[in-house]
Amino acid sequence: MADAKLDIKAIEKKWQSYWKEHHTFEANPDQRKKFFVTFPYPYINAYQHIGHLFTLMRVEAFAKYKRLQGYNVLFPQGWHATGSPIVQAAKRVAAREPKQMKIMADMGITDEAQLKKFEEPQYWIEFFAPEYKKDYDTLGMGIDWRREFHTTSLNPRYDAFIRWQFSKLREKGYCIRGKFPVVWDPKEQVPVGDHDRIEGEGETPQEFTLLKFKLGDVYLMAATLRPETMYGQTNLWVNPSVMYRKAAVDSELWIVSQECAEKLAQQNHSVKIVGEVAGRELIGKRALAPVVEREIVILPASFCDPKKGTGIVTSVPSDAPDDWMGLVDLKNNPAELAQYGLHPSDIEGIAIIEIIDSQELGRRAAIKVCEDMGITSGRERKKLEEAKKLVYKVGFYEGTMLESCGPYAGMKVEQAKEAIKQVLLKKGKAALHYELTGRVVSRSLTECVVKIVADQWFLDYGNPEWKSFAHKCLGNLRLYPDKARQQFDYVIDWLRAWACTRESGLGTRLPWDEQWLIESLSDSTIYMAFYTISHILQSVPEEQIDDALFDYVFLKDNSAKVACGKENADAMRAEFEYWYPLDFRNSGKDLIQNHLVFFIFNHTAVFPEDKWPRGIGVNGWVTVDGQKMSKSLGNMIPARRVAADYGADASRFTILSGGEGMDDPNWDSRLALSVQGKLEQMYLFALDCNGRGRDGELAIDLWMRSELHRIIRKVTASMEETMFRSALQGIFFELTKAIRWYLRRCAGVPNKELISQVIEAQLIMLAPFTPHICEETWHALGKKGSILDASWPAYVDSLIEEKDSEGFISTVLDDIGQVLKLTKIAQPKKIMLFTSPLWKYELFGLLRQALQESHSPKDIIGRVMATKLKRHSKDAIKIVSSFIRKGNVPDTLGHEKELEALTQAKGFLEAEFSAQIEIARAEDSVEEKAKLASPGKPAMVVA
RNA sequence: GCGGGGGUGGCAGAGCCUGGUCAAAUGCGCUAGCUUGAGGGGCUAGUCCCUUAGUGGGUGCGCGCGUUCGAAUCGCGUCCCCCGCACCA
Repeated sequence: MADAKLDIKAIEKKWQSYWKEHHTFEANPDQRKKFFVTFPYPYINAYQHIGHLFTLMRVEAFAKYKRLQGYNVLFPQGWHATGSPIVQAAKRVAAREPKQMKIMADMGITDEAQLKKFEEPQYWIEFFAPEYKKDYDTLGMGIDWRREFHTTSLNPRYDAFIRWQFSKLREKGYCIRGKFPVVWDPKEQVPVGDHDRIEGEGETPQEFTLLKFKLGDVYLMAATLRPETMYGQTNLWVNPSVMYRKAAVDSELWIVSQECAEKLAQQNHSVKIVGEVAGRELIGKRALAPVVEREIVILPASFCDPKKGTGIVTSVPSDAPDDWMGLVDLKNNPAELAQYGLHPSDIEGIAIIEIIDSQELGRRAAIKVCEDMGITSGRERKKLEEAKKLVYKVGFYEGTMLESCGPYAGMKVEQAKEAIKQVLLKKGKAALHYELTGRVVSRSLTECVVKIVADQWFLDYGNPEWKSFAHKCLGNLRLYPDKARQQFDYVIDWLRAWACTRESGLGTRLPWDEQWLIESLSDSTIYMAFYTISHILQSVPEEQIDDALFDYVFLKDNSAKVACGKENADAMRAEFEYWYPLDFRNSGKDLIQNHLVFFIFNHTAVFPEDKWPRGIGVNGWVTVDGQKMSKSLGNMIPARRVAADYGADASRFTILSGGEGMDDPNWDSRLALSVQGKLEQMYLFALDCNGRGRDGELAIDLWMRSELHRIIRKVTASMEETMFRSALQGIFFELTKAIRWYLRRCAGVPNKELISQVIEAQLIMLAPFTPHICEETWHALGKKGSILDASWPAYVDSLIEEKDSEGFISTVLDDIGQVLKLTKIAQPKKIMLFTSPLWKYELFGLLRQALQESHSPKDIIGRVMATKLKRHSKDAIKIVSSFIRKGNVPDTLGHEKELEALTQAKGFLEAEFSAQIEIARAEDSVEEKAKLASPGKPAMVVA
């Protein structure tokens, strides 16, 4: 075999140019069935890393597979620039902020002149889009670049498309206006996302209900997360050492903590401090509880935190462990009570009010849990936290409101909460207030607050009608893997109105309210449709692109007056009608909860049902050599490095064999290293073996053909499910193994036609994975045209043998080897093989059947003894008992076939061991060992 | 906390739905022999423990309990890991 080293880099380049010159991946509508795939356009604010490639490669491999199956495949690609990261980064570059400078330096951008350019957001797009494109090309991605585009108003054509989309959404009533609590940086005056925080990732606004307790001419405001427990209130808690504020809030006088007053001001209230009230002065007074209209006493509690809520808490001892312990503590502390002129009897006199039946926790869940957990004082904070969680969990999800709760009696707590809250608000007896679940500090080092944005635009994903369309769409599309379906359904149900506009960043302005920019997840939901026309649209003057044009093209609205000329418009409509709907879109599983579900929702809103998406794939997060990829570990692998270090084909191979389904795929650099050699080996083998061999047909040829078809069948099924790892397993490893065995069995002289078929099939099936080396081999074999235009191999079920006769020969081969090893016979002269005595085949058959009906030893042995096998009872019982224990009997070829197989393999075995082989039936031999033979396991004597 | 997905041999990863043929595919790594040969090459064999003329036995698929003649596979409980939980791309 020639040991010519292949120049991988040159081969890759060669075929990449070939594809480009031949416009291989430029897809146009024609008579064929089509397949349209997309990979979500990446956000281009940095070089991409290997993680992108895993998601991308699934699209790419699927595209090439479908192409080989005869589909007209469209795989376009665009770039995302919407939102604030690029703008922010540009600003930081302009400020030469050290941290940002480090990021730039890590990307190899240090040149002052170039940095200057990066101060301009647009330059990021100009710079990174081509870089991404280069990476994709270097890896041999089959993308139709004519349709490339980027987002935001920096691309007026896309901008027009998004404006059209939003006009449609608004027409349908899905784009609505409302208020919205956001995490807000009061210094920078911007909303602060998770990634813009120094502290407090994951903290979110939490909704408190502020209950208004009338006390003279003012309202004492108590904050609660559980308005449904209102009927169980027995007292109020204030912190005696806190100086509360009397504030004019809107048109009322409220008593709240100083901190609360400040927050209220941020949340659309007019707040004016008009006085102070010391906590201790309030104690002992009575205030009128809203709606229940009952006067309750105000008691001291140190756990009232002025930073949380209003600093005043309403007490529900039946269902709040803190409150219960607060009462217990007070009772045990007459001295403290005395300070406020109270007596322990005042506390004793407080009657617990049962309001919720918490199933196993009873009607006084808080008290029961405190007792169960042995909590004796309010100081046991940790235990109390736990108790609180437990009480809430059981009470909220399993509890029912009791008769004490008036109109809510019998209602599920889950429902009562919302109902009671609404009534309180409607009657003006409560207000809503938002507070962060924890401290959040923005990058500008400012502590963040909750702000209510008033004129916010939303996409109304909570709309039940819209939800039902989304469910319908989901129900009719294919998911790869289907496991993800539950998650999708869940998200569709759970999604509420989504704030779809922003005040700053890059993007498209809302057509009817231009102060707002459409945010990045909302301008990327139906853009796949834009790919179908983008290359044509490029030649249409901007001013001729309007809603009418899109109505004409996408909605077949013939009454729409198109400005750009009918010919162009019709061409675009034809493209859209041909390519849409989208057949496969793949992304990381993290995008299920937003992007992918938005994608479904928006399609159902804008397009008719026959244009709704047909397939969605999701995959996991990449690990590198088993470790999670992260900046801190320093194991982020830039996309471009893999192609450079390992070669495009080896990288693609490694990526797709890294994992499948929703599991996290792994990048195994050792595998990447070893793949290149294997691919070269395959190339050399193909050249060496193609057309080599004999004409006549041997038994082993049937086996090889069977294996080939079996593997094609398996691989095809895997490819259909985007199970690329399994497919690769079959195409590369299993088939290669079969070929090796085949060549070994036929002494290196295969059937000419068959071996060529095998080589060709393997090459074609491998082409979606490693297209460069496959093209190279394809052409070296003298084939014409791109391998990507070849046909995916077909399989014929009838050619696939059910029983693997070669498994038997390979067992025999192994066994002989074992015996030789154990006996330390290096070079045997003669090897005698004996097929099993016939009665054992009979016994096996009988046993197999008997075991299907019974597992009772007595029964089975009885059955055996009832036949003429009784003659062999001594040996038979041994065999029978061993198989009863194992539970089943191996399915063997049968005596005739075994003997035939051995006879046919005689020459092979002789060659393998350079020894004389004799084959006989056990019955015909006097050798003691011959008797040991059993079905599937011939006995042997070596000498 | 809520929803989803997982925990298999040195590593990666099949198997689990449809219980037995599973000491558990395949690959990587490692070991040995062969290619008559030096450095990402190929082929063959081995790679849980003990034992052995190809065998037999033990341990074993996060942990515990259970169902069953029989469980990596089914049920219950428990621990752990990953993803998402929103205005962030």
